[in-house]
Amino acid sequence: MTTETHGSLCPVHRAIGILQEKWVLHIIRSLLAADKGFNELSRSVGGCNPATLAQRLDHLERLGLISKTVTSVMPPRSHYALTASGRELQGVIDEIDRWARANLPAEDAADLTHLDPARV
Amino acid sequence: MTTETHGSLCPVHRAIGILQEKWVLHIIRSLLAADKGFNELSRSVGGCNPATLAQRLDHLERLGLISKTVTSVMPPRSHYALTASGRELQGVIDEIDRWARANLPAEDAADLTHLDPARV
DNA sequence: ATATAGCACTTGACTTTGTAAAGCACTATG
DNA sequence: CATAGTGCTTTACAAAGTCAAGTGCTATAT
Repeated sequence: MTTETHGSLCPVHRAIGILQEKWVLHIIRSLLAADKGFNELSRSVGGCNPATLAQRLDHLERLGLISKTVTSVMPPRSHYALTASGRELQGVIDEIDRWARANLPAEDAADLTHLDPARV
Repeated sequence: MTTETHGSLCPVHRAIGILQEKWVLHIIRSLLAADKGFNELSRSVGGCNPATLAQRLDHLERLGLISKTVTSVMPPRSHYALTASGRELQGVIDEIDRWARANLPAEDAADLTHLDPARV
């Protein structure tokens, strides 16, 4: 098999590569709701540490999905927003939302992977 | 700590938690196209090593998204297929596909993160 | 006036996750 | 009877993510 069917030549494959990175979908979802500053976004996303968040934001900016604006350098103030491309991910989030409501109704013992042992 | 707004009580948040695991979307996409055996799936997904794949399949099975059937134990033969829940992710994949075609047209130097050095 | 909290991050040590390579038990094919 | 294929598992290692702390500065509270 010479010509590989799943390489980075396939847009879907590349998209999955982008969206599957940890925290990315959470970040997009949060910014779809409203633009935010770094710490505000961090709180909204919940659980992502600043190092990872910074890295992810940088990556997403380089991909053209979000835009960063520095409003003030010394009382530091940044502003993160989705670009047009980023905003188009609304459809993806909506579909995940739809699927989730239809298939993950209650917070049962469905997923056992990251449950707090104290609750099991 | 009061009532957290983004915990596992939110279905979307949980869904993202599931789908963002490395290789999961690739696996789903591959199985949406057709049921497969372990190695065939491995090849189709492309790049996921057996240890991770096995772990992911186990997890997805436990979540009720895929079903595993062992056809023969000793000339080993397994069969992986999506469940009804899993198949409903078609919509999510379709949306990613739509987004990708509209926003990641050519395979430019847009994403530099995981490019095969040999191709750059 | 001074202490405290907040912003946007960075740094370094550590843990978790993922990967590569090899191997196992076995069959079917050349 | 050697080779390739099935479905994995094991071990050792690399990469990714996390925790805790810190930096430099301001704005508000005390």
